[in-house]
Amino acid sequence: MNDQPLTIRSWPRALLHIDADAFFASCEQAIHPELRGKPVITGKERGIVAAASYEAKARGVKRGMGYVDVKKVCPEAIIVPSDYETYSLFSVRMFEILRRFSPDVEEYSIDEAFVDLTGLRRSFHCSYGMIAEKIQETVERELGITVSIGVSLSKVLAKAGSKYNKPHGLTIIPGRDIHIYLEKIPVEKIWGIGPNTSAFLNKLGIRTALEFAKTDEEVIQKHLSKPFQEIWCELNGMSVYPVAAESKSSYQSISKTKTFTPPSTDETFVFGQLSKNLENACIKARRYNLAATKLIIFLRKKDFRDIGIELKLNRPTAYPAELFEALRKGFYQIYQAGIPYRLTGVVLGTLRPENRVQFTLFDDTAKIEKMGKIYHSIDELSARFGKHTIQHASSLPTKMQIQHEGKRGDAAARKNTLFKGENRRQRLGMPMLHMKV
DNA sequence: TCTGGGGTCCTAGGACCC
DNA sequence: TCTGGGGTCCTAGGACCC
Repeated sequence: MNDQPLTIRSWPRALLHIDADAFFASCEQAIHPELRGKPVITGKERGIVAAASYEAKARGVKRGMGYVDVKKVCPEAIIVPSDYETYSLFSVRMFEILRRFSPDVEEYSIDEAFVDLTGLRRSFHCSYGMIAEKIQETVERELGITVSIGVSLSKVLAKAGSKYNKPHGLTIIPGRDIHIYLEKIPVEKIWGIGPNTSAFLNKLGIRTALEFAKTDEEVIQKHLSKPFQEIWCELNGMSVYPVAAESKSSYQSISKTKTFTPPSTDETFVFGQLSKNLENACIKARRYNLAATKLIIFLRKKDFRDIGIELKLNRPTAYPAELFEALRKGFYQIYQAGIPYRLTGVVLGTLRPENRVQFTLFDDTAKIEKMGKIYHSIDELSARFGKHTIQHASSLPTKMQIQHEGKRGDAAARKNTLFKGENRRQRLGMPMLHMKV
């Protein structure tokens, strides 16, 4: 049981949630005036809709839609590739604007933030609602995109507010009016309540956010786990989630996955994908100066069921060369010949700062230092000449696969030409470096 | 949203220890 | 050897989010 009471923060608080409207598409329209007022879609490179402008949404374009369907409902749609660097710049500028109003800004995602306004009425000589209006006006004027804002006593209520009226909405939910808003919101629309919990709540006869908030605390505590007890508090105006202003610069885990269609039974190809995942995850880990103590690898079958294995590492590391042996062994523990897989994934877990990594008595320190230097050089080369200038040989099959697109059945021929003279062990386990360029 | 990629946190249950 | 109580650590898996 859960005998620890939840901590309610001193209240009432004034928390703001800001959410950019159709963010990616809006950024495109802000930079390219000729796109304004038109149905704009981003995500060209992936073949499915990443974001759609409100003009496109009005014509029935939805996230994740394929372009064949897009053209059906909206033939005049303008489809552009996603430009994450530009969107990140807009994001940074939005957060900078928010910090002019309050130092307590939580960068929740690329297009969302929470701001703690508590106590700022004095310095701005106006109500919280008017501060929110100024924020909205400033972002829209300086960035040329529209945003929706919610202000209330807790993060969950503020988030419900920003969603309540979109786009370009501003919804203030004072304590005395909470019930008016919650009555109109289905419980599954509340932040943190997913399909599973809403199905369960429906069985208890709870359908709206208000019915959930009005449910006796004992009932909530008896049936639901901590995260949902917290949401219950927040919906009742009691703030339990603080605005986390420290910019997060680290990770608990780093994962890389790759889906391939159609699913493949080709062992070399599947392992190659996995190997590439590992390299990419390690690159990211090194960029943040992190080292993993745990390596999880998993494969997803055709039917979307996952099979995986977790491996403990002798020494925290972010060097693929040190991990390939484990990767290969783990792979053969979960891989079954003849079964088609549609995805491979690796997770580097229990990350710790690289400078805190300790050597044990048994480590070959000279070797490890040398490896560190090699990877340092690789990272520098990649920075100058592009990602994957240098790759491990075992990651290469994924490239071959791409070149051989269209004659995927020709695995035997591919092996013969590309891996002539190598045996399977070498192909899969070889920790040698291979220059691509 | 029958399924893309990257994350976080919580809980139950087993192993092990005193 | 058995019994009882209690703590800690780890793992697997669930649930949710953007």
